[in-house]
This record gives sequence, structure tokens and C-alpha cells, in this order.
Amino acid sequence: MEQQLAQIVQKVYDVQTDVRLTRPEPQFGDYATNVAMQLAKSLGKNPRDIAEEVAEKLRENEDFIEVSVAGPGFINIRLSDAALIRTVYTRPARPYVDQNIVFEYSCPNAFKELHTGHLYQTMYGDTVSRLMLLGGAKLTRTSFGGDVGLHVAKCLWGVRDTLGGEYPDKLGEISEDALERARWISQCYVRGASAYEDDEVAKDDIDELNKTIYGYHDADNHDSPLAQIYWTTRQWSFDYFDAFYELIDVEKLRYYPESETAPVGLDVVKDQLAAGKLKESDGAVVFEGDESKHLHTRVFITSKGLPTYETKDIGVIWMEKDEYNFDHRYLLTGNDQREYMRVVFAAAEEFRPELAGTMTHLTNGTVRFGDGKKMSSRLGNVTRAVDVLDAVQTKVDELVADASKRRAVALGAVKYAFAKYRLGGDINFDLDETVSLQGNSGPYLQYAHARARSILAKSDEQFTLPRELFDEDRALVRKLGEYHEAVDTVIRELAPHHICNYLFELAQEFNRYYEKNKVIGSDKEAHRLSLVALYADILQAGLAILGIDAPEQL
RNA sequence: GCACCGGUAGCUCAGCGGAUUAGAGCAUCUGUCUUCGGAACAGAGGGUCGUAGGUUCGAAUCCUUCCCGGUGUACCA
Repeated sequence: MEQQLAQIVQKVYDVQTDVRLTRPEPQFGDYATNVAMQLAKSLGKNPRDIAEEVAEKLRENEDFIEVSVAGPGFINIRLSDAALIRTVYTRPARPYVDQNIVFEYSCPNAFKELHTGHLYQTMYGDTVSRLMLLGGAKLTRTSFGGDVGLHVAKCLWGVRDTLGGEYPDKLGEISEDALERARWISQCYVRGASAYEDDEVAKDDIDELNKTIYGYHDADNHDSPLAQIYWTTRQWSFDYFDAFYELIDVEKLRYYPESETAPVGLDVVKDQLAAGKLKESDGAVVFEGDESKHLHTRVFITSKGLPTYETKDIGVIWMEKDEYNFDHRYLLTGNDQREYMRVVFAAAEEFRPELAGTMTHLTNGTVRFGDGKKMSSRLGNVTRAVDVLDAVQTKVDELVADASKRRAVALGAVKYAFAKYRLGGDINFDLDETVSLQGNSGPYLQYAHARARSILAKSDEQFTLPRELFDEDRALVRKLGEYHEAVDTVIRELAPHHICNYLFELAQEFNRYYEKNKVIGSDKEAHRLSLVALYADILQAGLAILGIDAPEQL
């Protein structure tokens, strides 16, 4: 339709314009455009006159039942019933067709548990992934984290201390459950971390252990007792990631451990140093920032000869490029890494010019716990992902009678609570609001869906698709027709929160309709059932985009 | 210091490739309804969109100043 308008403008005034349609308030029509005002200046004409001329052309189209000019020159358009019904079946655009995308997010460190930030980023990243796929992309989901480094040394020290020595066999006594194993490893980490702070001997020990662990990789040592403990618990961590992703019902990711990316990055860095793209400074290898572009100078190899995160990140980029030959790479991290990543991207693009413009860094804010008073008793300072899930699950269990539906509701509540914020700012996670049955929440929409399904289940009438419209249907059908526009926006901007707003507005519109228009027992029963079915399908599809399951009954 | 992100109703947030009366949820208040799952519907109050300027016929939206909050600023990740 926007193209149609552009063509009319082209024909009448012989100018190229990008016409945008908006959705005005219902009193004005189904669509509106302000092209006339935009053109007024360049054409040197009164916007109202332009609007009238364009409107006259539009009136020739039988899809438009009413075209009026209002205010300073808006063109308001009302669709015919047939055209309005057609909007409901319009398919969203697929802007990423033929694009090979790598999307990196989640990124938990091995030997640690996922915290609330990971939970948010993983669920959000999973939804954004789905948007890329809906947009037609060929997608690979990747993740990146440390399986070597000081935090691992602290942990391994704690494991050894907990086991009472280098006894790999004793690991057999630990739980078989991946999540419980992760919990156990995490406790060992705490033990090691506090020893590192308080105990000089332990600190030296751990620093030494750090080098030893790198050695396991360099020498491919799987045999010594401590090496066995390392490799076993490392695998436990990887198993835990998969178990956790399954727990929250998201897709698994291809994981790049630092032990693999660091050597790749180091090779690149050494080559670039030789090529003069990196400099030596105070014994370290650095990428010199550009003041005029506000790029910091950053260290890639420390004066002790160790690769930094920068080098490891270069390593992942190279591995992802070589393995998947992406057209575009997206990366989601906390927004504290924004400036840092600009430098890494700048360096990467300088080292490998083909990467220029192919990488996008998305950043998320931190999860804050809303009403501290109510949360403190249950969550307090806890930041572990599982604790948030448990707290939500406990609330949901009290509200949902059918035990088999409780997990879907709890996960839906959390995913929705994360998805409804625009990416970037900190997000406010309020437990009560998240599981609230009123207002803009996941459970509210799941219930709205189940309720619609129950109406359909209750009737014996046969129905297909709506063929005509009555006055009372228009508002609802118009909203149903906005679905593909909402999805378009969400896919194009990779911004799921728009779909949340849309679905909530749709549910409200339906409630209004349903309040006034009896479905079952009405002489328009079959017709109205067809609208209810469309509504339920759209709710379900919209929630599916967010990774939320919509049960037929609750 | 410099840079980045944010500052919209009491609270939590949408809107920000300018445009017809600035929206929603929660909270508060008032109605409807013996409810096809009422987890509903109708309505009210509440905002000089951080500040001061500028561009424009028109600015929450674009530009500039300043203020407030958060983050980052070479050998952590």
C-alpha cells in the first residue's frame, strides 16, 4: 500500500518519495499518511491542496471506502471490509533472506553457575534469534566463555580441597544431576575464591594452578589425577549449560571455550604485531586507540605474555568467520562492554578488512529487582538464575491449579517480563508484576488465549474464515490486521517488546468485543467463532515468537 | 576530564527515520454486570515529556547548552 501511494505521488508530481503509513485513531480511519505535508515544501504548494489531489486518486481504488483530508493535510483512509479482512492474512516481510548470520549471546563462564543477567540475556537472545529466523536468516547461535583462567584455578583448588586431595574417583560420589553438579562446583569456587583472598599460601598455590591448567591444554594432558579432575568438571560445566537451556526451554548454542579461542587469537595478534597494526608498549602488545574517534588504547597481550580478553575475542571472531563464513555477526553483551567492544571491532576490521560493517554489538542493561521490600525475603541479594526461576515457580504454583501447566506459565511469565522492555536500559524485575494475572504479563496473555480456545471448544458450529464484516467487528479485525505490521517491526528492529505491546492491546480489544458481543448462541455464531479463532491463533503465534507456550487450557 | 547509555503520569514502562487531542499497565476513585472462563468492561483524576535555547508552518521525537543517575576509560573478564 505504501508503494501504491508512492506510485501515485510519482505519477501526479513526478517526485520520488518514501511514503509511510501510520495507524491513526479509529475515528480518523484505518491508515493515515502525511506525505502531503512532506511534499509541501519541495513542491511549493499548500499541503491541503496536495492532499486533496492525492486523495482524489486514492478514491478510485475500491479497497478504500473513504479517503478524507484532515487537519493541516493528513490523508485518512478507511478500508473496505474485503480489504480489511485481507490485512489479517498478510505475511510479514523477510528482511534477512539469504543472510548467513552468527549470533553470539548467553556466554556463561565454565565452572560457574548462570546468574540473573545470563538468564535475561539467554532468554532475550533466544527470542532475537527466533526473529532472525522468521526474517529468513540462516542462523548459528554461538556462545563464548572461560574454561581457563584465574576463576578456573580458584575453582579447581576448591574442588581439590573439598575432595581432600587429588582423587578423581571421588567425583563419582557427587550427584549425577547436571544442575546439582553445577551447584557443587560453584560451592568449590566460593571456597577457592575466599582462600585466594585470605590465605597467602593458597593464593600462590592457585596462581601456580592457573598456569598448570593452561599446561593441560598445551600438552593435551588428560592423565594426571588433577588433570582428570579438571577435564571431568569442565565437561560437567558444559553438560550443565545444556541442562540449563533445556530447563528454560531455549535452543542450545555452539560454545567456544577460551582455551580454543586464545591460541587462534594469539596467532592473529602476533601476525598483526609483525605487520605493524599492533604496537609494543611497556612490554605489552597494544592496539593504539584513535583519540579523534574516541577509541581507547587496549592491551592484547600483557607484559607477562598472557592473552587478554581482547585477544580471545579476536579468536572467536576469526573462528566464527572461518567456520560459518557469516555475512553478519551479532553479539549481545552487557552494556558495560560497549566501549571495549568498539575497540575490538575496530581492531578486527583493521586486521581483516572484509569484516568491516558486518558486526553489530547489541547491549543489554542489568536486571534490577523491583520492589525490594517484597523481594528481599525471597530473593534478597540472590542473583542466581535458578533462584529467580524458583521464586517465580513458587508463585505460579499457588495460582495455577493444573500442575502440568505450571512450568509453561512460570517460564512464560519470566520470558515475557524480560521481553517487554526495550533493549538497552536496566530492567526492573518485579516478581508480583511478572506473575500478575492482570495487566501486561505473560500469564495474562496465556489465560486470554486459553479462554478464547475454550469458547471454540464449547461450540458445535462449523466455521471457516470470516467473509463479511459487521460494524461491531471492525475494531477487532483492524487490530488483528495489525499483527503482520507488528511482526515486521519486531523482525526489522530485532526488538521483541513491540510484539508484547501489540499482543496486550489485541487482548484488550478482544475483551471489549467479547464483552458486548455474545458468541455462543448468537445468530452470528459461526461468523464470530471465526474471529475468535483468528484471535486465538494470532495470540498463540505471537507468544511463540517470544518462546512462550500457550496451552489450550489453564 | 573525555566518551557512551538513560532522565515521559505516584510507580514500572511504550512512543523518539517530526504531524490530527502525549499512551499503557499498576496504584487511587466511580460506575456496569447474578458474568460464553469477570483473570472482564465503561469512566475519572494524575504529565509545562530533566533544563535552557535553536531549526520548523509543526518537536517527547532533530541540533546545541547545562543538570541529574549509571557505565567505561591499557596489562580483569
